Amino acid sequence: MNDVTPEPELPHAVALAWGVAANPQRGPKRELSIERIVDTAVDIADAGGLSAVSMSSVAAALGFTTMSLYRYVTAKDDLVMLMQERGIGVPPETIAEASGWRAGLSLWAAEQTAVYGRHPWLLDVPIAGTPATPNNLAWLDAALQTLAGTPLDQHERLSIVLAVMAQSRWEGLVSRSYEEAARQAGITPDDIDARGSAMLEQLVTAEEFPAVYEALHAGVFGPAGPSPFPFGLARIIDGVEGYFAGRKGAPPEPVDPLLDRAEREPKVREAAKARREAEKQLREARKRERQALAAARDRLSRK
Amino acid sequence: MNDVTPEPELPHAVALAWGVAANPQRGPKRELSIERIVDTAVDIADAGGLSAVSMSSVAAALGFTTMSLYRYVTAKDDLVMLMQERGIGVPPETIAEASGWRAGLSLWAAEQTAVYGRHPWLLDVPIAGTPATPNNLAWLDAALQTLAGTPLDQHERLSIVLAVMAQSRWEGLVSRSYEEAARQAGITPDDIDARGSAMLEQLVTAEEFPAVYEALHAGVFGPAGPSPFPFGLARIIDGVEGYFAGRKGAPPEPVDPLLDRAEREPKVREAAKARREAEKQLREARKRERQALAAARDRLSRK
DNA sequence: GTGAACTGCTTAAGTCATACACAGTTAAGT
DNA sequence: ACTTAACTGTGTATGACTTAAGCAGTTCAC
Repeated sequence: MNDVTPEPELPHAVALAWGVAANPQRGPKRELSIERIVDTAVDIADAGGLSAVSMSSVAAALGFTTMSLYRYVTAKDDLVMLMQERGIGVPPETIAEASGWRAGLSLWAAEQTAVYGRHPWLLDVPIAGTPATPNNLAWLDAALQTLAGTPLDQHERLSIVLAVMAQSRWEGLVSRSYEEAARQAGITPDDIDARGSAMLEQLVTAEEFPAVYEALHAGVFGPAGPSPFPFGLARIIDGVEGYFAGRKGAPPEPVDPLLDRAEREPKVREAAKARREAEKQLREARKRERQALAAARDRLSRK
Repeated sequence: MNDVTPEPELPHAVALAWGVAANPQRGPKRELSIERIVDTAVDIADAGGLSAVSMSSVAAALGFTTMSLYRYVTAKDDLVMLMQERGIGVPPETIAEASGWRAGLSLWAAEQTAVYGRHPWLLDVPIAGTPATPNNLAWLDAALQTLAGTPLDQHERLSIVLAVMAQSRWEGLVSRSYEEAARQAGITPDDIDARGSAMLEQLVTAEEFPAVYEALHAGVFGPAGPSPFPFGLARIIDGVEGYFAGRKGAPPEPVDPLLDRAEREPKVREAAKARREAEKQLREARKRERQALAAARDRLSRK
């Protein structure tokens, strides 16, 4: 009977995001629109964070009553989801134009971080399952596209994209917390570094946290240091390159049942055994090196 | 005059976490304690998420009035910070005992993710500048420790640790959103995958999102796939290894001038040379293993 | 033209953090 | 021993929040 229902019923916010939500036919002409509501909500969030977005603040900014918004959105969660979709926007085409997957993926990450810089409140929007809205899918598509020419299988590609997402998000989160702290104290982010560093010096002893102590006194937490994030991303990309550079022409065979059997071949088992032996040798060499280094250091310090 | 003030004044919650907050001398005996308050708050969060933690819910669970908690905590933010400190706990010693930095760092990440599995609400605690509480510093220290034997400088080490943090956190976040969605719909996480996959199939066209389309029809978003996270982490670790394997003898410039001189000692140089030789052997063993595996696979497939 | 569907609005219920004033309790200072 | 200042847990109150329910008025389908 109800042929209207398109398919297994999309969540209302998803339907709105795709513009396929049922529009009312009868009744008075609508004075508001979802677009206007989401736009003003985004403006408020840009100015005062996600916590400044309340149904009443949005309604007031539009000159309507709070409850009128519920004629357009079933719950505040819907609004927040639509805000996220609008805030993240469309990925720039420059990503697709980048030469090579390294540059493409780096640019993707940089652009993603830049979005978090423009709309820091995006980081407060709770993650709700698979992203199923157009802009979110466009970002995902852009990221996967950069890996299109590589000999990675689809699972591996998604893994890498998720890893890079993690980095962008984390960078956005940490950067925001710095800027937030600086703004709240009325000082520059550099001063925040200096202050945090001073606080740590007060708390961190060489006995309790030796590694942090060492890093602290190397000035790592101090001001004016280089951003720690690009280095990490570069290592990911290196790791990906090394991964498929190692298997040169070898076709990417993901869930290969043959691989399983191949691993049981005598020659392969022999090679694996040799590799494990080499690993052991390396571990021991490293240990010896550490010991020699520690002994030398000790000797020098006692002089 | 006021010699009591220890230093540039720690935030109240930090002082509480270190147990150095000023204890009141006069007045009636305290019936509650910060420990009991934090413990019950953690229990509530474990059961119902961070949103279930309100000053009144905690107070009610303890059999006290809401406002009594404010005699122990200046604001709810303090309580949440202390909850985070308690929830993250102490890193297990197995991390320090792991053989080699690869294993150590992987284990650190796995343990961190496990903590997020036990206390998912930790992911909702807002990040507030440099972590300055004992347990958080202990985790940071454990991570930096794993890299102690590597030729990375302190900045690079922190970069890597931040990158790995990003991965754990992201894995925790994504996993939680799956489990949450599954619990809310009353089905298994696998069914959530199936449902999400079905929804995407309804929305993703080959024209608009070619890369997502391809991944989707390779079954990447479907149920029963392998976790995408270990692969990404492994690539980071590969990237780190490749990074300092590449700059061979180039001495890392540590803070310690003694270490610098110690590295020039003949015995240490000899050990380093042996270690490099072992690394070379391992690389070759790995290469032979890959070749043997590829050959065996080839033979099997041609049958 | 009638009725169902829809509009935006008002009121109200329930939750939340927390400021403030209160009476009772303890220890320091005299 | 007595005063006083510090501190306890409590009750009340305020302003903010989401959203359910009911309102009179408006528009389209039949």
